[in-house]
Amino acid sequence: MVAKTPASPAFSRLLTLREQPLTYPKSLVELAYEQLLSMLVTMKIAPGAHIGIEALSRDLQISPTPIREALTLLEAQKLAYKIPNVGFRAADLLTGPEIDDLFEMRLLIEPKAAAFAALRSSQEHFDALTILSDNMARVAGGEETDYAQFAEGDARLHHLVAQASGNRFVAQTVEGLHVHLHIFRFLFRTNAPEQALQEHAAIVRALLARDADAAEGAMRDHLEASRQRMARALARHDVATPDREGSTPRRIDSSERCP
Amino acid sequence: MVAKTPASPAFSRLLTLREQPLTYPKSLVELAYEQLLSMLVTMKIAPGAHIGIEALSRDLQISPTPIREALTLLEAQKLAYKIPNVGFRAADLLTGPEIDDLFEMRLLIEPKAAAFAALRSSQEHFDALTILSDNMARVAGGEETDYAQFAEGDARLHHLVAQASGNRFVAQTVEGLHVHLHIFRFLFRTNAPEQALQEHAAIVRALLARDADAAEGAMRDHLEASRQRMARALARHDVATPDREGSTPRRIDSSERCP
DNA sequence: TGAGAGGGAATTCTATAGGATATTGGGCTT
DNA sequence: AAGCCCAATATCCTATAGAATTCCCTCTCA
Repeated sequence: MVAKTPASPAFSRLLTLREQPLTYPKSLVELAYEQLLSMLVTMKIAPGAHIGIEALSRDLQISPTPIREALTLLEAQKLAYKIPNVGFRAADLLTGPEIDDLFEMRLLIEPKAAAFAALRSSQEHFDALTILSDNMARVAGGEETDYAQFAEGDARLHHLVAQASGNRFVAQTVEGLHVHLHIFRFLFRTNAPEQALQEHAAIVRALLARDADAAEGAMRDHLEASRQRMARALARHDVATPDREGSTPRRIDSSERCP
Repeated sequence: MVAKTPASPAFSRLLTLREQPLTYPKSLVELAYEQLLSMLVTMKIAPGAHIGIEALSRDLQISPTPIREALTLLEAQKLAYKIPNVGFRAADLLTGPEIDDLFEMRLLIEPKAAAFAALRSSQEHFDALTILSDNMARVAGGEETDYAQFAEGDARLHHLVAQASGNRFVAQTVEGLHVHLHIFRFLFRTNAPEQALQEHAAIVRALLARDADAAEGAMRDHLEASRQRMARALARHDVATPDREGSTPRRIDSSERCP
């Protein structure tokens, strides 16, 4: 192998003396994980595409071992899957029915989570919730709405509510489910900020009033509205790029490589 | 290193020519994972205990790399957690309130999953369900009930119902939740087989009749009964081994090693 | 006598190399 | 001409070794 760049050895020494002594120099696994996740969410790696380890190793300047571990982590989140002795592939794009299942699942959990949160949440969670809600309103109020930022805020809000429920398993699951939506949000710039914003406000209002029923209802309404928006976006997309498979959104098979 | 045993190099050659050509020779990661999981469930590794990689490497005759990967997988399931540059530890034993949260979560999902299954399940899943149910009845009918086997059957039944719901996310989550109960079931030989068996039968009956409401109710009853049995067992355990922390089951801190 | 700093051992983390496996292209047979 | 078999290449999987970090014990000093 040629000496491309000194790469990594002994570079962590530099990271140790940066602004935050409490923030650990992220392990290479974490770095690789973040990069990978970002690539997956922004579709720099296409769904279903083969993820070559050594190619990534070159691109990220990280040896294969940490990359392997990061991919294992992603596999556990169902964002990638592994075929033994063949390699890793990015998870397939969710089909229409699967999106529906996802919302069905969310409807089972999140409304009740909101109800629990209304009853049991700590003040800290409420504070974080109001701050986040205000920030999102400000972002959406601006002329040029940053969709990515809004999507991130939406994810954080739902996760916060789940955390506020005080049930660790609920929070865990909600977080896990949300990741899958990221990819779709990148594809379809849906989730009309104004509407979603109002729905969010209704949820937060009910929570702060500690009205469990109202919170449950508001969350349910939000999810169902969101589901319909997603369904409409999917339908539009199908019309825009019709495929011979019928109405299910195309499976990007793509034997193409990542970079 | 001394030549303890030839260990792994070139042993896979032998495995290739065994009975099932379709069954791949399990990768070392899978082997390590299974061993680890077994050790955790049977508490050969105590909750909270430090898991030394190189110690395991010696015991399992597997090099550290695959073990690392298996531990990463377990970490994703929340059965272990990692402290960077320090190592992996087995997850702490669930506290009383956490057990309650777990059942709360299951009650959100599984009854509806049963209802969905009643409406949408394939015949294959129903067949598997009836077979499993019969087998469990036979096992429990025997004089010496094998608790471990019964617990395994219970887990499989719940997972099957979740799968039969046709919602991949539901199935995924239910499976993930069940793992945590395994450890408890090993501790407290609860889940009175006779009662649980009747409750299971009620669920299966409702499913086969494709009666969604009945299935939902039967599952809810089963879970609530199970929750109460678990609570009683926990209370007994607290009385038996009282600790100064109050009524929450003791956290086994244990800096002890695994083997 | 107790507290804090320094050094050493143990362990984790990353990199690299070798062996094993699947895939692709060419040649041969039917 | 089509299908099958075989070899070469690329990739993955595992093992081993070196670098970095943490923990613990000891020594020193107030």
